[in-house]
Amino acid sequence: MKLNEAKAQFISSWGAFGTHWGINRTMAQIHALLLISPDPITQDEIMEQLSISRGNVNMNTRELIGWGLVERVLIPGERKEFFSAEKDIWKVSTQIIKERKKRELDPMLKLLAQLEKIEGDKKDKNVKQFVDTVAGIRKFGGQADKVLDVMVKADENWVLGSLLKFFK
Amino acid sequence: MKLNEAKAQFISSWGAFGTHWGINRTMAQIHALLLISPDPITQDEIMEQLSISRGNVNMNTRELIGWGLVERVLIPGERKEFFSAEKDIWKVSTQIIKERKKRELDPMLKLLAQLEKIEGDKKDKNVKQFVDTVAGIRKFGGQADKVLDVMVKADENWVLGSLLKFFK
DNA sequence: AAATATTTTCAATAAATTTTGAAAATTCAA
DNA sequence: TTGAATTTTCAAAATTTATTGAAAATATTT
Repeated sequence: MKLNEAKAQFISSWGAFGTHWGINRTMAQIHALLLISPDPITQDEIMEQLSISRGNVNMNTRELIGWGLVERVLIPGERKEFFSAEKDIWKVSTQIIKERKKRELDPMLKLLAQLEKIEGDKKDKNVKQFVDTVAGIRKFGGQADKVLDVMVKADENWVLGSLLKFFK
Repeated sequence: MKLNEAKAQFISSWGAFGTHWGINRTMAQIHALLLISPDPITQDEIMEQLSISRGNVNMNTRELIGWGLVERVLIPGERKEFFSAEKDIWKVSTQIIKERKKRELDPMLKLLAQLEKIEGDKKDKNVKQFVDTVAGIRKFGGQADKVLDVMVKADENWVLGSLLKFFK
């Protein structure tokens, strides 16, 4: 297989993969393209390589920057802006985990805490099942929250860092 | 807060939550409804509670069954079919992990293994970055795969099971 | 076997999401 | 300050995905 064919396949399947994770196809494809580009590239290059419009590139690169996965790079002497992606997959993963935790898990746990305080007869099986389910999810979510925190903070902690290096 | 209000909130936000995880809104809502229903319920009850069509209920319950999260229950003397969801959140999670691993992670790792075998000059920085990126993702994914396997198999293994019980 | 209840299918429709592209805003150089 | 290059915005269009509902299929009862 030649590089160009392999690139196309990688970008395409990374895009499809992204859609299963609540990320839109194009955003994932731009990310893929940046991941395999040795040097920073411009909006125009992204447009050309992926055959998408300028507006589309602009919105999705901004979104990727918001996720902390991509950064703008200013190259001295160049008028255009360049984009570059974090290449260390461990960092990419912890960054995604951190963001999703903040955007999804934390608000969900907050809501569940509210819902658990429902008024009603605990002997009513409907009330009981509701409270049990909510409590169960909350407890589980709380644990997941802690585990993810450990992962995210691993790089800032020497002991954990050394431990987790086995997995890198 | 009253039970009905809390139920509505739970179902609604569980649905929204699901969309971030590649699950469609209605499927997640049906799942939520079943999670808080003490007894198995029929298609008609789901239709009524969520105000959705029969066809929609039918397709999404089938999908939930395919994910191993819901089962058909036959109640003696009843003509209609009833549906019931697994309530143990640990089991629900491992089941979802198992399915997603099978549907997404495994095929991705397989593809990456292919892409790593690209032909080309390793001194070309484009080739090098491509191979490095693919190898990095593959290595990371392989580790994730192992970790997830451990989680999924925990219930079948006494030592691990006891260990993980702390998290339940 | 016929009548009835229930479930399933799927083409048509509706809704949600993504993408475009051109105008507006911004940045930079002369 | 002007003009050219570049980026950003966002309403409209295109695309994708989800939902409906009625007809077909299946299952159950009499």
